[in-house]
Amino acid sequence: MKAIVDCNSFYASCERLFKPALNGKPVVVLSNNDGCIVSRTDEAKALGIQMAGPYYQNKAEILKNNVAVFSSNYHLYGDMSKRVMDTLRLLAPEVEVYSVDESFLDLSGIDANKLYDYAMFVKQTTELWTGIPVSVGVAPSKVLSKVANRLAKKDKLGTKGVLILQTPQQQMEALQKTAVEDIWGVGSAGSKTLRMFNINTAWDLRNMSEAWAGKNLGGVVGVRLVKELNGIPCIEMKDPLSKKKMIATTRMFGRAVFELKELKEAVATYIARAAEKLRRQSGAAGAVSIFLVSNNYQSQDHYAPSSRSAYVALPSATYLTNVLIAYVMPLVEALYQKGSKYIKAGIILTDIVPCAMVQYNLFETPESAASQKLMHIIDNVNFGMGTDMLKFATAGTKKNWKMRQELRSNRFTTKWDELCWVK
DNA sequence: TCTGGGGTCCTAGGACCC
DNA sequence: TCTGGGGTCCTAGGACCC
Repeated sequence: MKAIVDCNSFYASCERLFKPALNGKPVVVLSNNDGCIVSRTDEAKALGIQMAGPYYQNKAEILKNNVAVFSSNYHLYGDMSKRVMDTLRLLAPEVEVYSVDESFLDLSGIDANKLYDYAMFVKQTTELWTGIPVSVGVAPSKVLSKVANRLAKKDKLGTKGVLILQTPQQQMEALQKTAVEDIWGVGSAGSKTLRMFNINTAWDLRNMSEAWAGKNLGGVVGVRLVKELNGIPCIEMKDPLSKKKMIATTRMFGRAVFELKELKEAVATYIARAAEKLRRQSGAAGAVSIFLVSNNYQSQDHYAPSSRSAYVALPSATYLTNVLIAYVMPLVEALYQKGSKYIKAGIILTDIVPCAMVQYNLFETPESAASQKLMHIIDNVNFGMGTDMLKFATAGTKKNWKMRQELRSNRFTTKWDELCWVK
């Protein structure tokens, strides 16, 4: 059996943790640049505030109902996430961190009669140790455990936040209550197809043949989905040591950017951030892509950004920020069009290899000891003293283009000068 | 005026090989 | 009038996830 432990309204719950007065009150958290709503408590959902809805469109409703609003505070959420995952790793034999607020647990070793008690113990311990409320779904496959989790979360009173789908009867009832749109792995395209065939619930889909799914639901992906719904596990636990194959840093600007200099500053800053992530997994990138997004249309409802991108394959893979910057700056210059109004930029590191395995060519020398040491120092200082304490000059110092975060709470758990005071 | 950011996996089709 | 049969590798783009 597998379990999925999912934090309830994770970002909003983190905010509430340090402002207990908000318990029982509606809270929402915004995406970068205060653009969209990305986390809502139950009270906010009840007001009809939609997930991923633009903030400015919901502003009236938010003001009217006295909803607490926060900009995203990734220092806080990252640290709280780590605490939740560390807790789970102490409680379960095998943990796969699936996202910032969810983990799969492998429960193969747990006695079938004790699954409920065990899941409840995991839930209560996590909540006690971290203060973050979670829901637990347990079933033979990952897809079914997600079904269980969703129902546990929806009906908190009925399930007490824990639902086990063990018997065929339990599975049938749960699948009948689940619309095809709500199945993990069925998106907008898939659900449209399914509805067209008059397949409306997860139970309907479970009863389709694998051959049908293979033909109509995206080949092997569809076959796997039907199997998983039937309780036949096909999506295995992922190796916790596996590394990322791609590392991206992309951002909307806080305000439109017109100057090449500022564009280069932004891109250099993103490269520094991505290279940091790269070094954290002891990797080296063999290629970099960059893209610039402009929006030159003035008309109001004409949100039609256009994107230009470029790619450079490096002579040998590297994790040195300065080397990456040097290769990418000419690309920014080549893509830049004077007069364009830039709203976003991003860089993507690909062809990532473990840095111990970098293949140098005849004319390249391995990263010098001095450069390696420099990266080490930069990472250590920035980690200990705060992001961007040390950086390359290309990244600029003013950062007028930086994203808006007007409503960010304190980094209560990661900054000495922002700690929570208890009187 | 204002619509996020970071990933994975799969497929189709082209280029190329013998 | 007639023009093989397999493979592999790469890339772009779609779909999906949180």
